[in-house]
Amino acid sequence: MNNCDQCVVRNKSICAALDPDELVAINRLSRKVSIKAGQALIWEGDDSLIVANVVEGAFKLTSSLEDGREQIIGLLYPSDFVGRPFGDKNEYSVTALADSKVCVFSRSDFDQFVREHPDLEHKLLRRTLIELDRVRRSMLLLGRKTAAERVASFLLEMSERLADASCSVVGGNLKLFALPFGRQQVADILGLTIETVSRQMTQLKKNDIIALPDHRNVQILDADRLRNIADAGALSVH
Amino acid sequence: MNNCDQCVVRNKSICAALDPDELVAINRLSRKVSIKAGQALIWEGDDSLIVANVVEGAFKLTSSLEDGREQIIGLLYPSDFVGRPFGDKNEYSVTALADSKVCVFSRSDFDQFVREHPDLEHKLLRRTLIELDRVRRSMLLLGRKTAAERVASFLLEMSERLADASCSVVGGNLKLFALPFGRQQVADILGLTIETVSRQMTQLKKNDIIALPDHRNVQILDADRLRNIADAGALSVH
DNA sequence: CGGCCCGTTGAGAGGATTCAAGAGTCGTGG
DNA sequence: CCACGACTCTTGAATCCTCTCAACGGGCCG
Repeated sequence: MNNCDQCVVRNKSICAALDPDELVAINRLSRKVSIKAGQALIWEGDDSLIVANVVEGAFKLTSSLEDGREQIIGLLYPSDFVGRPFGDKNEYSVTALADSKVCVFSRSDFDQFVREHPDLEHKLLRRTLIELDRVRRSMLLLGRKTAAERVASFLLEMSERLADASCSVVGGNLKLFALPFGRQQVADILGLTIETVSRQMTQLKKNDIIALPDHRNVQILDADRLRNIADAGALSVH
Repeated sequence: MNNCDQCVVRNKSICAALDPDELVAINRLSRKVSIKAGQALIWEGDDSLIVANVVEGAFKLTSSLEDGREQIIGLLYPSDFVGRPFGDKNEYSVTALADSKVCVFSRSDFDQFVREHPDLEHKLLRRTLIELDRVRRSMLLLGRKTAAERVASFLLEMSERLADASCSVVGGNLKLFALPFGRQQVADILGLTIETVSRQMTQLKKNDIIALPDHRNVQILDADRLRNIADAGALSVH
């Protein structure tokens, strides 16, 4: 049991569809759970017994092969919805990237509650459609883009997703942001090896397209050229 | 305007959620449209003005780069739903692979109708969730699998999807099926070139894992070994 | 200071692509 | 029914890109 009134993602999660009465009802179905960095919330192949809202932290959604090759197929941040409603298997693992908190429901409870609350189901549908668009976009990246294009696309997407405070330091468009994870995970997102990611980043740095104050921070110096590379790979060095 | 009663996908499409009265109502919103093979129904980047149900034929869903590289991000068959409800842009193209028929709605009409019919919205949600699972599975394929693994995975998936009549000819597990498209499109699905697909198919044939009566038909001779290759790539010859 | 983790860099190998040519298939028309 | 052309698929050789393996560098913490 929980207190939705004070929930930090109250207005951004799918729960925003609910009025106070309904909130009390769903309150009774949920419990807040803390997950340490590196710990899994859901395992690939397991029965789908729970769903959840991310309250705090970050998660990766992964699918892997027996020999250890891993592909990150999604990232989850506060207010995102986790799990597979209306299905009996989880086709992927969900693992905390940082110490996190989630608001957990039993899947059967949740499924039933959703069916009784069309507005909630509508929110869920919208989110699912957005996620589907996002995932499909990454199919083009994984299937057809070169390493240089993948890294450039990734940096642009991250800079947009993290487009909040810290930006526009000096004159104007100098976007600075901190990657919430290391090179290996970037590689797992882009379907590359860690070495290739590293080489591509260095390349971009050498061409003054980005700056790397440290390993986690990235500053986009020339967004136009970066966009050029992302969409065609044509790096026109003087 | 249309006649849903006689619709061949009446019971398999999302319309199955509707009772006779509702069917009359949605009837008024739809019109049946014929599309010739190769013709596009929706263009990548266009405003999302229509959605539809596939009634007959087949479609590919594609995303591409300016230089012509193309990735197939989905396939649609009769009873499948097409288009992007509750969003203003189509992020991909939809093109007929064969002469086809679709039942088209204006997106705004459809959006509104769906919101008024929770059962329909529920069907749509379920479909979207299933599609999301499918697309995520292919992210692992595109990001991490080798050419051999991709082709093997593809053949297994197609054999399951087309697992109907014609099967089990002789003793037992000899699955025979016809690919509904040519090598180039297989390549566009798997994120490979046509030559690589061809070479991998030949390789499988040489190892007596599949037979290729002609270019469109495939017969799986040794499903176990094919599954082995699909998941690990370890091809144990002789 | 030294070990550990993570990221970078280098050299070499391997796999997929590219470019080019040849083989097979299909439909058309003589 | 066969011949022809167009198109698709296959095969080959060379190139290119990414991966693999290995060593090095740098920051962080004990």
